[in-house]
Amino acid sequence: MPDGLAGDAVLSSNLDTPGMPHELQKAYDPTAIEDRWAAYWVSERLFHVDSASATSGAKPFTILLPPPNVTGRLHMGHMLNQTEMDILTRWHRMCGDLALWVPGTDHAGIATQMMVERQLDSEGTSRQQLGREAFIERVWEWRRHYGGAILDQMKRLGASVDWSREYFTMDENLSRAVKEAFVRLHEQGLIYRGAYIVNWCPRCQTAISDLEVVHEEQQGKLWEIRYPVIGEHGKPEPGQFLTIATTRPETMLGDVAVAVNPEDERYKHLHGKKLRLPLMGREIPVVTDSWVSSDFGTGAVKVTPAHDPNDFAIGQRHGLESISVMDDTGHINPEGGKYEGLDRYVARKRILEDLDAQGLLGTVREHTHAVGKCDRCKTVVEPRLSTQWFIKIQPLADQAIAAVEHGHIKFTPAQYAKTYFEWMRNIHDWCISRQLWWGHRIPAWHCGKCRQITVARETPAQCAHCGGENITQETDVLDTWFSSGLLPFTVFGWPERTPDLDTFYPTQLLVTGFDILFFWVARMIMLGCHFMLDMPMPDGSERALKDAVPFREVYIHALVRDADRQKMSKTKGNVIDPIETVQKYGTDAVRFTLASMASPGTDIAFSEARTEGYRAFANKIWNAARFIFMNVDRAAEAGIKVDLNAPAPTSDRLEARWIISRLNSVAREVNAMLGEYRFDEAARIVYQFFWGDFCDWYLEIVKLRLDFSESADKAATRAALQTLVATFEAALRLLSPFMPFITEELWHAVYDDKPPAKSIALSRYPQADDRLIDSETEIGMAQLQEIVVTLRALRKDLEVPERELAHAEIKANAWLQSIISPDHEIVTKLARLSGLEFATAWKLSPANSRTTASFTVGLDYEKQIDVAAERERLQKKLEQYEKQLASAERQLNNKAFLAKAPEKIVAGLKRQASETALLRQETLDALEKLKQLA
RNA sequence: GGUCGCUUAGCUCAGUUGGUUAGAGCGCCUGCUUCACACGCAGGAGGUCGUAGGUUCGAGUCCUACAGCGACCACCA
Repeated sequence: MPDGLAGDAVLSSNLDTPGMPHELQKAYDPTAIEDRWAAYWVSERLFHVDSASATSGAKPFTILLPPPNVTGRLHMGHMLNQTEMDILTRWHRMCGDLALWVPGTDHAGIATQMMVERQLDSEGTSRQQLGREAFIERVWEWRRHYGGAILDQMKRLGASVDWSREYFTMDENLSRAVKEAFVRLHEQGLIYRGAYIVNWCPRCQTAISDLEVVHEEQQGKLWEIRYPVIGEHGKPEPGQFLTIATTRPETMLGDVAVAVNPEDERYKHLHGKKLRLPLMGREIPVVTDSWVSSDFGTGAVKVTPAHDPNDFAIGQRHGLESISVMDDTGHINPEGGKYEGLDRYVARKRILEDLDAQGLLGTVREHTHAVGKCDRCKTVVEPRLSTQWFIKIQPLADQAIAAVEHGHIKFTPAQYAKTYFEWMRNIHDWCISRQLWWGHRIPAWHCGKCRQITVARETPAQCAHCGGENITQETDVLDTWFSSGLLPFTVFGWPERTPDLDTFYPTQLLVTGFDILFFWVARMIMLGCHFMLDMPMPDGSERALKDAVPFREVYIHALVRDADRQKMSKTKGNVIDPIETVQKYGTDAVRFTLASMASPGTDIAFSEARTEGYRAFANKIWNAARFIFMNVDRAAEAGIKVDLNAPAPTSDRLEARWIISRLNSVAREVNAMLGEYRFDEAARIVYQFFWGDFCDWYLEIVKLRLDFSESADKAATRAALQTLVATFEAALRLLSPFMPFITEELWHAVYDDKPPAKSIALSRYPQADDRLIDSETEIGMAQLQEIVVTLRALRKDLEVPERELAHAEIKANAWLQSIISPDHEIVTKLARLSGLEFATAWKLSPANSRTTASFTVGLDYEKQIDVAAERERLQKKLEQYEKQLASAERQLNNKAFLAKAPEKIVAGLKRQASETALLRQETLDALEKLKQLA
């Protein structure tokens, strides 16, 4: 018996209990069942696994939930992500793997701090008034109240995660691991602290990393400013200027030089000269630097090392001073002289006015350029000299590149590996310090005496350098992505070597959107490879890079857009709330929508019309169940019981052999597609199987066999019913990863609420048994279907009333006849015939007949047919056949084609040509007869 | 500025290494209260695969150019 049909337990013997659990409501109502099962899965801890279970030999399938921000609300992107992960996790679990899906939330430094600050603001207070400690306590309080929202939503969606492992990135154990990681990197010389140009958000008042800056094209201005040249005697030479161009004139307050390209002929006479910085009055040198391009602006660039990364580099090369002219809030500081206290944009305006007044303002040009904004609050970022902590990224990046290059990590779709390499190869050191309060505080202590820094795992009693006891902890916290980058191993107990770590690391798969490819995925790869390389393997041997990676595969999914392909955003007001949609259509329908649209590489335009269709699908499943249960109950009354544990019902019936063959073919395809993350294909295949094969054909045919009358062959009825129930049960398992709720409900009902396992999720996924895939039966059935469809079409053309039965004749080859004969009642029933006769000579008129490549069928029905319309139809057919024939013959007469094309193609084309020729002849004959008729 | 992707039926999308007559869902048209389902059943219409070249016996599929759309990366003031 194939797994596809294997029931692990007896179908309950209580089926004669009059219909109790089998009594399903007429229409499927997801709200009536989903909450119940969602709660059941959680309370029964069905998806809990531990490392001890690994000894059973099951292969671990570990997957880490990309932790949503603790402040987050579930959106469609989450739901897509979670649906994909859940399908895969459920599938692996049902395939017998040790499937572990670990959930958690991210403390999300800036986002959470902003949220609580807003709250404080509405209460008329602020974090500064509260003080650091009280503020942090307040954030924790916020988290206790609201932090679980997104995971509660996730529970409602039925995600089969191990809730006993739920983590929060600020948990004690994870915080300890973060500290450990920081200290180790520091010991290894991979963390340094220093004053460099960083991206500063004046609103958040913290440094942010390059990645947190989003560039936006903006229409701005390029101002030219004339800097007076100082002559021999220390005085400006009248009429002598060096004109620079800038987009940020306010930074001129901090200028320390003007740079020109050494090759630039226009300025060679100024090399070594000094300039008078307007408004500030100090003398600044003209320096030469090959970085300056002569063809941009005026070819002369003001040098402000404290406010621009390029200028900073120039400053370093030329030993220039750096003058910071702005404070943390983007206001001019005392270095800005009379502009002190002004907001940067107010200062800009004032400065331009003053320059203009002095006649030093040159041409002003429109200039489109990319402006960096804070990813979080969209404030224009100020590049600014600031003392921060950095990770020396190159050594980590090298290893992370190697891991992907050597195939230790596989990307799906593969093109994302390119994007990854592109970024990794152009990476800059990572600024990991943030001037926030909410986050992992950097484990470094400043000495009040010698000013040196002590980095330590525990609060040190004294300075490691001078022994001074007046030490205070660094106030900065770490970038949130630093801690989340460690998660693949810290959630399993790192830095300890735990059984969990031995069992579940590396995780198998990461499922995520490309938007956090660099933020998170790349960082996990770098940090995972770096830290886990030092962790011995479970058997104690040394770990190689291939086993140090945080995951073996990365599946990058699409972005969910609205039905008009617009990005969903709060400001556009086009955000589709998954929970609302779920309440409207049911979780299963929404999940199925997402899965069926999740084809790799393209964004998903989420459309409710589609979800409506999948709710109809769920309703279809529901009603198939009602039909089956109704018959099981009728059978019980007739003393017929089905036993899912009995050997496979061997039936000679065409439809039985066919549906079992189809089930196995489909199981094979679905398993293959899920293995390739083709959720769309997998969903399409099960949908088509259930609706198309199972309901439209098999159920209709099986109705013929469900004869419960006294005179009936009980064994045959029993066999038919058994195949029906067993196939349905297997189909439920096949569908279960996609639609966990409805399949759970119906699966329990199939077993009369005495199922062999606590959940369908713990049953086995159907696996194909090749011996049961019978292609001859499948082809035969396809032929039979074609006969039925042709007859139905004919009925329609002849306008046979729906209720009326018609007599049919058929002409077919011996093989097809042998297929149909024993089961011709199938045709009779489905095509609503009073009888089907195998004809030797064809007597029916062409208007009453249809010919295909393998058979001719006709209806013995009198109707005044429209000869003209019929002739037109045949004429159209004829044209089509002739075109096809011509094309086929052209190819078959082509010597090059015959010589080069594979035999299979040539043979196929020959067969097609002869079939088409036959059809053409039949059509010609029919037209001829029609002429006589007229 | 660099990189990558997309363009197939009215709409949303499939189409595996080039191979015989390009598919699905929704929508549309026609008929049907057929005792599981009108969230249904049955039948049907609808596509010169963005444009122009090229490679090939053969191109929706590979190459080039162009057009349109989109995304990501970026320290030219």
